[in-house]
Amino acid sequence: MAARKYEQRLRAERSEATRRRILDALEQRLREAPTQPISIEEVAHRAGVARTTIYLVFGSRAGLFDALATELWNRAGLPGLTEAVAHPDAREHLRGGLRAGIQIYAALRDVAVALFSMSALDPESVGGAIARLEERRWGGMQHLARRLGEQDLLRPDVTVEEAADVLWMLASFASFDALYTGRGMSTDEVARVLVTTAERTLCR
Amino acid sequence: MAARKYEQRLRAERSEATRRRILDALEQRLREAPTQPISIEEVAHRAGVARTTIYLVFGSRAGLFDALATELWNRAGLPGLTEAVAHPDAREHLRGGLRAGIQIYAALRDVAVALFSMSALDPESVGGAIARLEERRWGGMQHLARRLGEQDLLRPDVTVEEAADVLWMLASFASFDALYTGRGMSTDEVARVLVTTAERTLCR
DNA sequence: AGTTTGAAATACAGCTTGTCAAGTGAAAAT
DNA sequence: ATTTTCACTTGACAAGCTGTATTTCAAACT
Repeated sequence: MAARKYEQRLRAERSEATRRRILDALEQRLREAPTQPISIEEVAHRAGVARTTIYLVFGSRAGLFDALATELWNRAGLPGLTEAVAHPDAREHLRGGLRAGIQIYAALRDVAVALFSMSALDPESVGGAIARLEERRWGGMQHLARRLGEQDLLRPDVTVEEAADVLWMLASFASFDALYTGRGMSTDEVARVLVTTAERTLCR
Repeated sequence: MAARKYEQRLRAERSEATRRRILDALEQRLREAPTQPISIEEVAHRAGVARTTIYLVFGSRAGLFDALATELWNRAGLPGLTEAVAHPDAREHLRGGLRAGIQIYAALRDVAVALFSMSALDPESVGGAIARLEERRWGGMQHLARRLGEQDLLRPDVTVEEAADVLWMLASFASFDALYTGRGMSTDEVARVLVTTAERTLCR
C-alpha cells in the first residue's frame, strides 16, 4: 500500500505523514469510543483530511482497517514475542509467549475488540488482516506444541495435536479478554491464570 | 413485548404468528449468510411483511435482535442446562453443564457469532440481551465454583474465586468456537477438551 | 519554466435506518 | 347487520453512510 517508489523525498515524507495521521485518527477514535459505529467521514475529519483522501490512500474502508490491524501488530508485537519463541526451553517459550501475547492484547485491547468482532461478522470488512494474523498464530501454536513434545514436557496422555488445540484456545484474544475485561484482572493476573491452565492441562 | 391483553383469540394468534415469522426469517437469514450485513428490509421481505411492521412489533432494529437472542436462548437452553445444574455431585454438574452449554452453542453457532460480535462492537445494538445472558452465566459459574469448593473437589491451591474465573473463560462462547469452528472439532471433542482442561486446572 | 502528483472539493447514485400519516380489511363488539 | 377496533400495509420522507468520478490546486520535482 502506498508503495510507490520515490526519488522525491519531501513528497514521500508528506505522503507517509498523511497516511500515519489517518491511521492515528482511527486508532484514537477506536480507543475513545470502541462501542460506537465509525464513519470514514469522522476519521477523515479527525485526521484533518478529506474523506476521498482515505479512499485514495487505502482503497476502501476495509483497506483502512486492514492497514491499521497489520500496523498495530507489527508495532506492538514483534519484539517480545520473537524473543520468547527463541528461548531454548520450551516451557519458558510457553510462559514467555503467553505473557508477550497478553501484553500485546492489553496494549491494543479496545482496537482489538473492534477488529476481531468486525472480522467475525465479516472477514472481508477488515480486508482479511485478522484472518492472516490468526493463521500465523495457529502456526505458532503448532510450533510450540511440537517443541513441548520434543522436549518431553507433555503429559503422556496428551498428543502434540491436542496440545496445539488447547494452546490455540488459551492464547486467543477472546480468552484474554474474558479475564481482562470480563473479570477486570490485571495483565499479570491474566498471565498467571492462562499459564497455570496451560501447564496443568498439558504438561507433566 | 406484544403483551396486549386480548379477549380476541384470532387476532392475538395472528399477531403472534407474524412475530414468529419475523424472528424465523431473521434466524434463517443469519444461518444462511452469517457474514453479510443484514437490512431490516431484507428480513421483512423474507417474512412477507412490511418493513414498518417490524418497527411496529419490535420497536427498533436492536429490539428485534434482542428478541431473537432471548427467544433462541430459552428455546435451546433451559432443559439440558437446568438438569445439569441440579445434579447433586458438583463434578457431574461441571461436566454436564459444560456439555449442555456446548450443545446450545453448537445449535446456535451462526446466530450466536453474529449476536456476540454485534454485542462486542456495541451492546446497545442487540438491546443488551447478550449482556444480560452473560451476567446470568457469570452467576452460574460462581455457583458452580462454590459447589466445587463445598464438596472439597478443588485443588488446595485454587480458591473458589479463581475457579469461577477459569470456568467463566472456558465456558464462554468464544472458547467453544475457537475449537468448534477454529479447529473443526465436533461437539463431543470440544466437550472433552474443555472438561479436561477445567478438571486438570481446578480439581484435585 | 514546465510537469508531476498528493490531496481537496464537489457532486453523484445507491443503500441504510427510523418516523409519520393515511389507508385497508378482517375480526370483534353491539 | 352495522359499527368499531386493530394488526398490518402503503408510500413518502429526512438524514446518514459508502464508494466513485471529475475537476481543481498548489507544492515538489526535473
